Amino acid sequence: MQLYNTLSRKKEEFVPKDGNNVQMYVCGITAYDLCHIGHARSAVVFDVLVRYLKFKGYNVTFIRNFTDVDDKIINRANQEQRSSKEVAETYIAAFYEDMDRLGILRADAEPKATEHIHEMVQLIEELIQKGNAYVAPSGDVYFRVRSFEPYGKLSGRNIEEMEAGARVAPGEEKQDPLDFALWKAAKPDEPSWPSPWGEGRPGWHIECSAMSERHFTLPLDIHGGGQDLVFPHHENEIAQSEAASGKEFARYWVHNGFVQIDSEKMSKSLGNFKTIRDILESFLPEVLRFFLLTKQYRSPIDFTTEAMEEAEKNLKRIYTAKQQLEAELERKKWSKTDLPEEIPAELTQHEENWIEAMEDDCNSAAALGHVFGAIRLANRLIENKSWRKSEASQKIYARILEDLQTWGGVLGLFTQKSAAFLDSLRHCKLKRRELDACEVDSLVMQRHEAKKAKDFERADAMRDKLLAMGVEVRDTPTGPVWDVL
RNA sequence: GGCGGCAUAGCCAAGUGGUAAGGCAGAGGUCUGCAAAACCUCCAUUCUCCGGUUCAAAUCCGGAUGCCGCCUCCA
Repeated sequence: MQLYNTLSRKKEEFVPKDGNNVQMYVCGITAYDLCHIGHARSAVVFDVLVRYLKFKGYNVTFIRNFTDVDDKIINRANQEQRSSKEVAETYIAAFYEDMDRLGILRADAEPKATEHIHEMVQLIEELIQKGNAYVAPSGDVYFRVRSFEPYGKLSGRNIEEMEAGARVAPGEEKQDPLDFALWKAAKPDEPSWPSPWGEGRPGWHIECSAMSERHFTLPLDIHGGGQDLVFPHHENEIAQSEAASGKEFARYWVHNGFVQIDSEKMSKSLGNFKTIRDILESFLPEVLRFFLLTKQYRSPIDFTTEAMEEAEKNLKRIYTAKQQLEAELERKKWSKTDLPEEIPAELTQHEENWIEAMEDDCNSAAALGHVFGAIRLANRLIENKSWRKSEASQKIYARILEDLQTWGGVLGLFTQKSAAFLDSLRHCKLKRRELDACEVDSLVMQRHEAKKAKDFERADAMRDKLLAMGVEVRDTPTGPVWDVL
């Protein structure tokens, strides 16, 4: 498959270093707050990449770390009068809860920074020995950026340009403004660990270098994260790992684009921060997941209520069709009517297109377009009186359901029982409109009675009333059904 | 200031050299007591603008305009 590599700035054919085995590392969260929709996108994007690589038959080992020691965690701990460890544990638990709801598969290893201090210290020592790092009088250790000649290769910067904007913050003892901290000397009331340079804690960047080397043999096949991590985080990881090991750090660098809220950057200062939980108050998790996959992963995606409602409609359409297909397959008697040859051929085309889309840099947006092709085909067969019951259609129905399972297995969608999904969707929408299901049922039945009595005027009036409430009634051979708009 | 990205119908969104996927909304039709759902048909001679390369460009090159991100912690 083709994967866009930030390092080369182009799509490249993905070929693992070691035959069928893929080593993939994605930067996880700093556990100091609830996850927001940006975390959700990153998680979903890389979850789909992992699932697709597995679908292709690769033996994927996927690692996603937790940063559980950091300035932000310490600040939060001070605010809340708790220990850093408690804060980190709280938000790691919240992370799992949110990610589970979104159907994110657990990584094969989920290392925490505090569990790998030893490896970090070793790596820092190695860098000092090789002259790539130095110990400042305070006990801070810094990476000497100018000692790593290719510095800037990932983010497309050069050292001279960066020098102009770089500053040394008060309290830092850098030899060069570009240098960054590998180890921070302990301050009072901060978590710290012993080291050859005194008590202290690791810098942020060294974690990922140390943990990926601990679990993998360099180079990694894929290293991922949000676009904002390209500089300085990933640039620094490269510097640390390549300076220390002399080996290439990662072969394919994959970065997901940002989520914007109403066309604006999401930030605490703008007050437009949306946590996953905020969103799941009003929408089903699968709807959020679907929404996040409606745009190519590298482009920014704009979160709006309208876009979420659209995703909801789309997903409902797929589940409704799935339910109808399942219902058709319950049929006992099938006719011998032939289908036109182009019907199975059309399905084959959708199947091929789906693969082609995913092969092209994991293009879930295009892939979803092809899912709708199959859905429309299904609806068309069911709609046609003579095709509907034919044995040839039966085969197509089963094949489309299988396709949905395959596609959904990769995208992490369409895997619920259709009735269960449609039911929870209805409840979700009732909640949004603050309606009561029993009350609606009662009104719907009253209308049904009026209709049976051929009192169409009253029945229509009741339907209008329901519609005004946001409830749509539909008459079927088995009685009325209703849904919330 | 430096680096990078984006600009496709009313809206969302695929498409990186061969003549514009898909979804939503909208119009007409089939169905229906009337509706709805579903299905069918229609809905961008054109891809921000101006030049250039090419037999051929939304796609490549140059320029303009607009929007956005990164350069400080950030998915």
